[in-house]
Amino acid sequence: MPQDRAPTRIQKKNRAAILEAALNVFSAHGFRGATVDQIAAEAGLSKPNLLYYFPSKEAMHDALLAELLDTWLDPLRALNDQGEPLTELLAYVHRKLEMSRTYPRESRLFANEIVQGAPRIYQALSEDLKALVDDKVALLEDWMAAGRIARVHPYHLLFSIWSLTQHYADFDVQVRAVLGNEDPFDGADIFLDTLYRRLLSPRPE
Amino acid sequence: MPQDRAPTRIQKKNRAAILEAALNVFSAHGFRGATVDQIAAEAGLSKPNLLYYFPSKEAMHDALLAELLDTWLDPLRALNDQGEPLTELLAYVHRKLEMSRTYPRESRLFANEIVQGAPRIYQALSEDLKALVDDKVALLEDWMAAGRIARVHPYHLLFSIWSLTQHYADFDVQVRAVLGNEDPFDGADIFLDTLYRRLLSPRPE
DNA sequence: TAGCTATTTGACCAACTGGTCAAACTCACG
DNA sequence: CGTGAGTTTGACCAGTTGGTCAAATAGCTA
Repeated sequence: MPQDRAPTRIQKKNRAAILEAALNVFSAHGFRGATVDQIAAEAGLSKPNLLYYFPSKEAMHDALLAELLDTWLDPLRALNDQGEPLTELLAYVHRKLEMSRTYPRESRLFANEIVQGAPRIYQALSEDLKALVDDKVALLEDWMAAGRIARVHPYHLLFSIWSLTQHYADFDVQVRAVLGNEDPFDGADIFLDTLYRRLLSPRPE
Repeated sequence: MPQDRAPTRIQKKNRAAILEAALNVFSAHGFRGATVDQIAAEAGLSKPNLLYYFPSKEAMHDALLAELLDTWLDPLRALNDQGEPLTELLAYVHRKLEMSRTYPRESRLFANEIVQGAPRIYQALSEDLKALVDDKVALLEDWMAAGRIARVHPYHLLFSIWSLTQHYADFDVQVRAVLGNEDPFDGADIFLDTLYRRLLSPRPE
């Protein structure tokens, strides 16, 4: 594919269609389980045509992951050191749950990658993610030291938020198999609000 | 392979070696990402030899999943309706976390399967799992009605326990990338104890 | 509309993969 | 030690898969 030029109308449309299709297929079957043919069919294009826009299957996957990691960290970045601590944290939980509701495929793409040892994004985890987390943990520690939220292990607090919210996207089938007709997210929102209120409400020394 | 007879010494040894190797490979790469050759190498046997003991790659996977699902539900089965509610629940959380520590491969095998839509165990989820969960939810509701633990959505309470404990096995790489040297499970044990104590301690009406 | 660039695709390939099979080998036991 | 059952494997096969390529087609702009 020609480069160095601004993308044409057709390029924009087809790249977007391919990434959309790739997200469907990768998130449902994992990297190895997805085939280029499947993605091509889903995108309504021929296989050689996909490989005209992306040099390889891996390039499609990488493009998705790169775009994802950034979006995925946005809710944590938005944790505001000027806000009221408990309100900020509850808002963070809410945003994360909302992402699971709105972008379950992205969550599963990420889950697939991590469960299998993060072969393609380990570096981003131990650098970008760790840096951001360390930064926010410092804020949490300040809040705890000031008695504005209860004292708990700050890293595990963040892990718990990731785990509890992403569970509803990643384990969606299981949740629905158990719940039946009830919408999982409505109940989850209330439950998580209660949980973090009780865990974090400031308590007397 | 001959059947209808009691398994020979060699059969027992090799079947076990194959399942052990298969667990390694499937949990690390998913069903589709695993190859029979890989499992054979890991087990120290030839590929045709594997297929002498198991009729297909899928049969190995099925054997693992079938064995797993039962073990996986044991901690929940052990929730005792005669015990002290909060103690029982904290013990359940502890057992589940211990399983993540001791059997991370099993947890990841399960996670791989569920994230990809549970194609092979959906039925077991919506029958066996659901039945057990419904049963234990009734117990939780009794406890809540009697004011012996705080009132929360009982299904989401169970989801939260699964999610928080399995996270340490399934997202192990990510947790370690963020935590550095610290052992994840020690901190998790304390954190989860605190979390569920605060969430569930009976509160005045 | 001519001519250049961008796009599309049918045909193809080499590597890989799950699985087969007949022949060879090993073991338990009379 | 002989023998039949149990075990192992090299060679092989057919289907799938990621990726290539030259030729054909569509789009754009002078």
